[in-house]
Amino acid sequence: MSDLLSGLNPEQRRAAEHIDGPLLILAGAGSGKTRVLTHRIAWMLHKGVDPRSILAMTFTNKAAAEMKHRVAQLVGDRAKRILVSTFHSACVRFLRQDIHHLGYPRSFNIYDTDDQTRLFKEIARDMRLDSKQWSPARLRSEVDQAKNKLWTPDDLAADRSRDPGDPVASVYARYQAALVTAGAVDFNDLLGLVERLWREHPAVLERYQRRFRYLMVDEYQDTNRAQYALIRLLMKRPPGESQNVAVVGDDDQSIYAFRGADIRNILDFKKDFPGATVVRLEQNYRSTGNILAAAHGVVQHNPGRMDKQLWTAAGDGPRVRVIACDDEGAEAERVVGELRRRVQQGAARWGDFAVIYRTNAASRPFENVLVRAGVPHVLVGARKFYERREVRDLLSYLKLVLNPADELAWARIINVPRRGIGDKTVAGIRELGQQLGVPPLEATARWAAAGGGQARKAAARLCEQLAGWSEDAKTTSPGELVQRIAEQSGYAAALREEGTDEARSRLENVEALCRAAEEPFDDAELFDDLFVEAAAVDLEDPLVRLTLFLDRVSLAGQDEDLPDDDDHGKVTLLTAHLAKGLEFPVVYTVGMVEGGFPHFRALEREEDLEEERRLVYVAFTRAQQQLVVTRPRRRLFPGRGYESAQPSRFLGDIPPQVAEHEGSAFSGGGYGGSAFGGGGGYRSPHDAGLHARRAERAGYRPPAGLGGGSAGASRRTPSGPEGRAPFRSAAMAGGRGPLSTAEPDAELRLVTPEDPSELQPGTEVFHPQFGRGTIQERQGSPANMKLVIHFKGHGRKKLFLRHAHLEIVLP
DNA sequence: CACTTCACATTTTTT
DNA sequence: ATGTGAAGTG
Repeated sequence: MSDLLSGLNPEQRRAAEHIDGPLLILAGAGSGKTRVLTHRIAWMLHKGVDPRSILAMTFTNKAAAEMKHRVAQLVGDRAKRILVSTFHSACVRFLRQDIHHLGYPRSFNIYDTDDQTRLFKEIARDMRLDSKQWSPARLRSEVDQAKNKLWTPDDLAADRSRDPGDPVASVYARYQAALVTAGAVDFNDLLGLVERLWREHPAVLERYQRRFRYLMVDEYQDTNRAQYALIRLLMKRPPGESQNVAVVGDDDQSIYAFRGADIRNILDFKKDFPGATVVRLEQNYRSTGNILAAAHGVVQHNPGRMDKQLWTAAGDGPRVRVIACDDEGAEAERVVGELRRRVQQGAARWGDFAVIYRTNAASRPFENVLVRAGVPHVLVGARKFYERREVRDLLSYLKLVLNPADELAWARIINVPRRGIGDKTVAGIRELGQQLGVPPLEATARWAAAGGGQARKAAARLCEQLAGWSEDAKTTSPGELVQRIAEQSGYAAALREEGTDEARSRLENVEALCRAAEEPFDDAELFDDLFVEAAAVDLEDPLVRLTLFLDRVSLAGQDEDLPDDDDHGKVTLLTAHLAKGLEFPVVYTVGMVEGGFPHFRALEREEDLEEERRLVYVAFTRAQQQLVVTRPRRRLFPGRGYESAQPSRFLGDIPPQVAEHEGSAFSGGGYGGSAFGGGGGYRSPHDAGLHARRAERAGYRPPAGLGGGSAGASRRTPSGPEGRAPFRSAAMAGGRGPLSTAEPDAELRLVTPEDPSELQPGTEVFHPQFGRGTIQERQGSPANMKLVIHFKGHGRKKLFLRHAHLEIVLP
């Protein structure tokens, strides 16, 4: 029993032992937070707490899975009875149980960001809004921000800080009405509707309060007001009864304000839950001292912190290296070169390294170099399986089967695959539906029945099929149903007919989707148990399985991307946001320039800069043994050429005694590398843009060769008259021999294709991403040529000549 | 009226 | 690079 807590330090132990009453655990980076949480749960069970009365909320699916796993290691099967879940998944379950109290069908569909955007687009079109000023993305963002605060359209309309003519409130109202009509909820509704449910139906709330006596919230600094409200409601207790809520967080790692996280939640915890115990975990078990000093140096400038100072028993470790490179390409070459050297020396394995950047776009140069060098790597969170078009198409079929009122799902598949029902017809049917006051699917059926044209016949068939699938769904397993829909709808056939490499890969994804749909729900016991009307839920019921599958898919994030074989032996590339919670022996934080990190959108408001600082803190503290920070002296802006780049202000916050500089890290600005006038030091991107536009009008194009020999190879201007490098030996980049480890002794000489006729089947070419390949087929006119190329290790690809930066390989 | 081809803009971070 | 919007074709 006492060995449950014996491995904890005194502070950790104090946190784990505290069961009754509010508890705030301020857990610095790497301070053993998960360990404390899991041991605390184990301790609670040991003390006789019923596992079913524990609710643990996390933000990501991955964190939830991790916690479940680690609790199970400690307490075995009893862990299955604890509800460990993300806020959003938990709310879906609550709503599937109780949403009918709010007038929604229990078969509601969940709209993700993409669905939302489509809906806003429709609304903006209906309202004739200026699409420049009110882009769908902007509308979505504004409405989301309101929902994060639990604002209704009326609240938004009453907001006096908005301009008088501002349409957002009425857009919000229409949007919400459309959701209700479609029987759909968006991500924020998942939280907001549970809040409303609990607030308006005390009897329902009481049921949940009775069930969940102990609440734990991870990453509390990232909660928004809606989540905060849920916590308050669930933990509301009569005076004298203890509120058993334990929250864990680190105000220095609050990096989600942009999606509504409210740092006040953690700062005010002691006020909100009187009598709260506060425990600080300040001993860091992850990083060496110099790394912590660098991270602290940056974040300590933020006012209003709950001043924590991490310490480590691990010693100082090597100094933090700060490296300046010529440009982004050189930065990537430099970093990858180091990795290769260290791996070749046997000093490290690929999996030891992470490259962390501010924006996804910043990954590109690194990816290029890694691919060319044949280094195994993972790009985290790049493209998500469930966001692929074919997957979304088929999911829309499923959604429509479950909920025929879903008009977005309808709009998505009404003419996919092609049925000869074009935009005009679709608009007509939608109109008809509105006149009749029926959902578009119903309108389609009526329209189809009213005549005998080609399109009407196809539509009639689709309606019949959908009705059939709805029947099938009651008896057929989800995977089989997907399969059946793909076949019978003609979706699969259309892809097969296309015959391209892309279509084949889409077909594979369809198959993968079928398999994913077939996977059993791993949480069966809990599920049964959570639902109050447990008798009504049969996990063998195909309809239930289908619903659960769609829920899982709808809430799947980056971490639920399809199984990676083993990412363990690979270099990891990811954003600072995605890096939170992870750790790596060696971390390269790259692109540390003003406008990059801090991001230029965050330069104006003080609170945004504070968040950038926390983001740096998060990035730095991922490193266990060594931290390397790099920056380009100049940056390439698309269409603008190079601009000199000032070192990030955060570099100056790293205490000098823990850092060592290479490439004269602080001489930046003096480089004079700007393509336009140079020497002017840092200019705001806005100014730079003006310069560039003026220059363009004057017929000026930035010289293509600015990147210099090694770095420019994969990114030089494609094929403008000035951009054409007649000859180039990319393989000798950096003078360290061929970059491609796949073909160690291949002496490549590369030539950009001067003339499309040079590209004949059999010709060997080089592609910056896929490496070497052989042309198999030419398609299309010379002006718009498509090439089918077989790449080693990547298979057949169909590429547009003008987009693929191809080079011819000379023997 | 549907579909293809060409041009254009566009990327901060994400449950 | 990808997706949406305009013009042209069948």
